[in-house]
Amino acid sequence: MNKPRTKSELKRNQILDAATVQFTQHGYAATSMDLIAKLAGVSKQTVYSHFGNKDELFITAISYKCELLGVGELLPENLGPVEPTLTLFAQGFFTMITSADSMAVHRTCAAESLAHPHLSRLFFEAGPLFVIDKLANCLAEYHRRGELDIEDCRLAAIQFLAIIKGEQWTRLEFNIEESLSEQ
Amino acid sequence: MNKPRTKSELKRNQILDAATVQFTQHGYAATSMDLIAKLAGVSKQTVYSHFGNKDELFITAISYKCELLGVGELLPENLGPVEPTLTLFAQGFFTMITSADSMAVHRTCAAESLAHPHLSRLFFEAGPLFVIDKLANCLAEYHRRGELDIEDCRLAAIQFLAIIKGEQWTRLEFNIEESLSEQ
DNA sequence: ACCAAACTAGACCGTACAGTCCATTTCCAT
DNA sequence: ATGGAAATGGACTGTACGGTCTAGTTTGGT
Repeated sequence: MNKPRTKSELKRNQILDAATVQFTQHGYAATSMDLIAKLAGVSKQTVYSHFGNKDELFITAISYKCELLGVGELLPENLGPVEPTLTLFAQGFFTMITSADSMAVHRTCAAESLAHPHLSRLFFEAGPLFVIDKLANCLAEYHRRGELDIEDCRLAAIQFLAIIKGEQWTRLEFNIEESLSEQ
Repeated sequence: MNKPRTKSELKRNQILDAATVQFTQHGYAATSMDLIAKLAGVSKQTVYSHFGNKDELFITAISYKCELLGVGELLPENLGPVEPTLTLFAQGFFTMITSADSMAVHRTCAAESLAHPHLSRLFFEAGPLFVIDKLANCLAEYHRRGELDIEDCRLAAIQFLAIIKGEQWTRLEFNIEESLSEQ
């Protein structure tokens, strides 16, 4: 969270926080502006003066959350030896995509992909696509070094990520299990 | 669709059809009972006399759709040679999970997994879990025959399916692309 | 100290929704 | 043909929502 300099920005952040929680938890349609205002400890009018309407607030809130969930630091700049690096990445990636926050945003974006295609595209590019590209570049680097022998790095990256996700992620998507432990 | 013997059963099916389309297309909250009644060409009262309330109709409609999407026939009873059998299965599986209907149901169930855990579990068991088990059994059979060497058939099945799904499915989930062609 | 901008509480509007009620008509099995 | 069950449509209730309006209060820069 950035520095809320003025009191107005503070209110704005409160609204954004409350909205993010509600939208990701209950979806777009089931979330009311009255509730957001109440949870943010703010009058409804203030909500509307910061964000013109429900749609705008929704998009801003989800985009904001997508930023927070950013997966930039999952792979180091200077790549070390292949196996431990990829193992560590796999663990980090799995932990991140199975986090409650990540799951909630994913669900919401998927559910609204028809009504808010712009938003779901945003999520897709900041999430899955971003990671695929990053990993593909990483694999290409290893290939250049001669440490891995891969013809299609992008395809390899996709398959690697798909395997990490595996079944557990789907279980969580459907709220079947609470938590996980082993590898 | 079974035989709608009496006129009453016919009405019931009309309602179910309309409800399925609306719920999968627009989600639970954004679908109104009035609209379902209108689209089914039926009075609202009739809807309520067939299905007590919105929740019941929702669950019945989605369950019904899950049945229709059933993936029972993807693998033959008598397994042929390994490679063509699995290739054919992979094609069929991919076609099925990327169908508009399947995507829509998946999205809806995932979105409602918090509000309707029973329903999402139902989908999970009738869909992903069912396919995993079936494929795992199939792989085990090949293993027994000595045609494949797999230690953990279940894990292998999960990874195989994950790879087939790949990135394209996620693109569709977020409504990024319209259709596909190649293999 | 002043003033404009921001915030507040709450009333308010129009709409839409889930669900009920009822009087009338249609269906179907006997 | 008849009687009971099912279907009809439309009016109705109560609630909730998105969004606006207003009149008064607080805030923050100068």
